[in-house]
Amino acid sequence: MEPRETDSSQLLGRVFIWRNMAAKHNSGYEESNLYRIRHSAAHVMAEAVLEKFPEGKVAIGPAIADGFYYDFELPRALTPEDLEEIEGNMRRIIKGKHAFTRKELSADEARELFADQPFKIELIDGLERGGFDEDGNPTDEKQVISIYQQDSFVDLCRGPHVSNTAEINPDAIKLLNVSGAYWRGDEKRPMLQRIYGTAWEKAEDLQAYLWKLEEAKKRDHRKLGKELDLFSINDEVGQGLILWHPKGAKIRRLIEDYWGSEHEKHGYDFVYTPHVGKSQLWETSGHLGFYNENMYSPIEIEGVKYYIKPMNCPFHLYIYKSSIRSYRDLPIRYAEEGTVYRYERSGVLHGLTRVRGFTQDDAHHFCRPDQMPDEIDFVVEFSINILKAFGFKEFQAYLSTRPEKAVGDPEQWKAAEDALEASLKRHNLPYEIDAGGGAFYGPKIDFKVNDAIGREWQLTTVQFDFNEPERFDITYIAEDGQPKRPYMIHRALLGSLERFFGVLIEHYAGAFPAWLAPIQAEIIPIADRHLDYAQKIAAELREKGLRVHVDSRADRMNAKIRDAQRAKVPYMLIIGDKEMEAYKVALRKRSGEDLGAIPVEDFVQLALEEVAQKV
RNA sequence: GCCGACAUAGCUCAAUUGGCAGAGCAGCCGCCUUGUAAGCGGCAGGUCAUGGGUUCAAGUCCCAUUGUCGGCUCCA
Repeated sequence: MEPRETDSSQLLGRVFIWRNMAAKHNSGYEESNLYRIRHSAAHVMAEAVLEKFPEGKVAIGPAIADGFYYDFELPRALTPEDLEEIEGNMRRIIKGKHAFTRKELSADEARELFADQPFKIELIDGLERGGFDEDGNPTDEKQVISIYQQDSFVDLCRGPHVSNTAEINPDAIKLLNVSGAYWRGDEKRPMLQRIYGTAWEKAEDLQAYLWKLEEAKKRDHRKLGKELDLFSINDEVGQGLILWHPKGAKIRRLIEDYWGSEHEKHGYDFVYTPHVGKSQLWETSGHLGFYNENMYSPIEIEGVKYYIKPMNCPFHLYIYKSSIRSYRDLPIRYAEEGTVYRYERSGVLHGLTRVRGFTQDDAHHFCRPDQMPDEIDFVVEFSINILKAFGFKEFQAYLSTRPEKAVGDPEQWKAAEDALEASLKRHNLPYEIDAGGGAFYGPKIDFKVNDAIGREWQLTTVQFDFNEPERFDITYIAEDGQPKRPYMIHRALLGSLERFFGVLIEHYAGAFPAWLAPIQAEIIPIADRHLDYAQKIAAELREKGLRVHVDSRADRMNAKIRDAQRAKVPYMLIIGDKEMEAYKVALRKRSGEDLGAIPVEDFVQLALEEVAQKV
């Protein structure tokens, strides 16, 4: 799949995208004034960079979600001080009130103009051949070669731009960081320096955006994971391998319990499969052919090679194949929290969201062709309902259709794509179609959820598979007594427990709702003489199914409140003489709300209610 | 993997032009017995990521390795 231009805009992580990105596709971002401002700011930045490095080579500089970037080849690596200087010079250029002027010219004229800019020459050659725009993205339209000039800077550019640099607010721009980026995204091509910046119409918008970046930093699951003692990653263990600490593991178990009971209720059968399988298995599945570079090297025992599984499907296929299936048996839904290992390049690893060992909440559906639309509908609805329980309210769907190279009958593809799309429509989900973006073996829907501060995260994936049923030759006996090929759907709903946990930490900023909180109530005795009573209350609350802890340290009440507050425990129960006498607890919520002394049974009722409501 | 930055106590961070490795929090031991976000005192805690090198002297300078972070590419 061609990378979306906007996928490269991530400043704070790899798997989420800001809401604006979706807006870009949906609501004419490219026609907006803001887009022009950002694209123009990129040109102004390039001017400022060339001022400082006249021998520098410029590559491309588009507007992206929330900002812009420009790629350069420069004689040395840029420092943060350079960025400040460049940013200052941008303001000077902006204040010079230079007009942006457009001119069309022939390829030869353009080549002459950009004679000392090899990247531009390559783009011009591409434009002349057609099929690509000046950012190297495929296009159907025949390209006109145009240039834009402001002040001393001329760039090969399709536009559009603002008419004058004065339309860029000098108080609403900021350069954010510099990083490496391959020319045309190809690792075999030169590594360029990319400067990311952001630009807005008003200074307040910039401030709001910077605040959002700060907020995202505060919610970073790697930071919170350490502070709240949820998980760790250790060099000695290995990169991308997660150690779940007791509190993180508790949350995981709660997620798994909920996940399991919902699957139980909705017609899934649970299966367990091994962590390794013989090389023959992976040859049959095609993974050794298509996926080899992502697999861990094989282990050889008694002359037989075993691979650690990167996916669970082949095992589920053999469970299906273990007996003859009737059309009456279908649909069959096998679910497993299957732990897989994939070799990911060291540079891509990221906290919990990109790891080398992870547990997919995997399932495979086998159904008759006529059941397929219902099966899709079911999966879509089931997924959305489960995600909603975790506080996600907004979803985006991405439907990826048949690529050029694909296995399976085009008619089947069409039917599957139509079923996927129809289901999205029925459920009123906003979606985009990524034409040709499907895997070679089938079309898919990915769901992205919007978290509490509006970032998009990819979790759910529902994929059709026209390949493996064929490769493993699975069948069911149809009404006419003849074997037929079932349809197969892969789906991971939370994605992986690791990634989901990471997203959940950021979504809730570590303040898990009562039903997920590892400790729901911290009991805080004021003085030692209240300890026995505190233990008694704790036992009673545990009896009722609440997760409580008694802070029996010799510290002062204030210190205990502070610690419980920082641990983001939902309820603090303060116990002193008054409470002891009346069999009460003084309830403080982590919001800071002080509900005063209430009878123990009242607290139990309140807490159990909130747990049940998953708020 | 690639480009760049970084790596000091369990955590967050100091350490001047190369000159005896420090603080707060957490931990442990005491005292205090406490009413809604840190009570007081003491003790202990370090192969300055690892391995080389330069130097009378290296946390500090140089080289390599490992890891982390920001991106690129890829993805659950």
